[in-house]
Amino acid sequence: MREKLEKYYSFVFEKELIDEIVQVGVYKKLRENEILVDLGDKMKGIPLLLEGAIKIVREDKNGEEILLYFLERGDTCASSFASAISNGKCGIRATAEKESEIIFLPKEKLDEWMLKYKSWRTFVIESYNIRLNEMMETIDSLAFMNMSERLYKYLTDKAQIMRETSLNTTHQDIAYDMHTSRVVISRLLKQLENEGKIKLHRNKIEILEF
Amino acid sequence: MREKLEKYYSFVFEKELIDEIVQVGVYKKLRENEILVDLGDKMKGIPLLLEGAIKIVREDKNGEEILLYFLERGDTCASSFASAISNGKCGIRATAEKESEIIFLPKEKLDEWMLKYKSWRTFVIESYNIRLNEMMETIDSLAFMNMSERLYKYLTDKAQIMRETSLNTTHQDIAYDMHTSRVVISRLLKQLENEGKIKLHRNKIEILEF
DNA sequence: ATTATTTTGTGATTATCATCACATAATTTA
DNA sequence: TAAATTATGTGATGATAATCACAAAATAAT
Repeated sequence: MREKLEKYYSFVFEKELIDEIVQVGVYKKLRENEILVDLGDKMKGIPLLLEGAIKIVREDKNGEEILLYFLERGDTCASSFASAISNGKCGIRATAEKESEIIFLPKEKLDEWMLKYKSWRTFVIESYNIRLNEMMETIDSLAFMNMSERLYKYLTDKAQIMRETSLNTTHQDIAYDMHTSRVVISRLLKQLENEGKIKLHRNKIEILEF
Repeated sequence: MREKLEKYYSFVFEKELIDEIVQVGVYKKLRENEILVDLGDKMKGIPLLLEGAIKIVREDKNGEEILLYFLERGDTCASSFASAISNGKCGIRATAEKESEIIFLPKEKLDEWMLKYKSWRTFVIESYNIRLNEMMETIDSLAFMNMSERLYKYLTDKAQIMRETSLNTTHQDIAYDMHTSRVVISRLLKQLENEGKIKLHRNKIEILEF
């Protein structure tokens, strides 16, 4: 745990803070598709992502979903932070897109560290900042792009987060993330394939052009 | 300035912090439609809203706009905060929807106060939290609602922020905010009027049902 | 090996929204 | 007051995406 923490966070946190994190943080390994945070959960702390990829989705009353963004190593969940600090509920669901490793930080420390470590303050603000920008990108996609453009962005973004050029996924899964129907996705994928940007297989999409 | 600050912020900030704000804050009055922050601006501080209403919009490369959310008294601009702290650029435009009053806080104090005042830390985190939730609501609207529902939500939200039951606006202005065309808005407004939810006048929309 | 299930492909139809073209009404300006 | 400008109303048409219905292919289960 210390090893990976130092690998990804030594340029972010002071040595003393890393020591404290090692002391109070709880290491956890997440299986693929394991739910880390669910709708309405009250957070008792926040997760630091060491390895893997986490999908953050929003769900409305009717159970319809839309992808907000992905987290990768070095990231934390800003929604959890707010929820942990204010004892409020979390309005999102976080699911491991692949096997992932996290460190869970207890909420008691969150404010304490704000006083002690400049690097922690910067990290928290930076995290919020990054998340706000991700949300703006999501809004941009929804407001300004058509389905085909959104789909292509989805594929390339996800490939980058997963650090692979092929995605193991079905058309239906993509449709859920993008809040549309499988038929629509299948047709647009076929179109992207004809344009030479991707290659389709069963349960797998190769991305040829980034 | 101190008077309004105490009126709206005495339950948020400690007395000592309010004293400091009075000392270093710069009071400014904004005319209707005055631009407070523009795309790509680097912020030298953050605004605290004392009175009025500020519209925050996102703009893409082609100059197309979409409304993100409104700020009202007691709010601050989280995007500015991040921009000020990290010396980065601001990805939004903030415009006064009506005559407004703000206090501009210099960025040098932002981190200093994090150390000194618990209430400031809470305020900053809370502000980010509120903004994240607003963005999620915007995403919900875009992803899950049709134009008519979005329009009605726009009208009632804006009326609440403006603290009035009538909005002085044109169909074209609404179309800009919602990133659609005037024709679409006109038709949907007429429909809402037929449903008895609003009453249309030239340059004015009365909201009959909230 | 046969059956069942999952995944993908595709035509047809409909609904929503975007866009064009132009009319009418209200208000301002000259 | 006449002309220009701004705001709104409305029919027609097209594009995009949603939905239904069903076929075919690949894989998993019995």
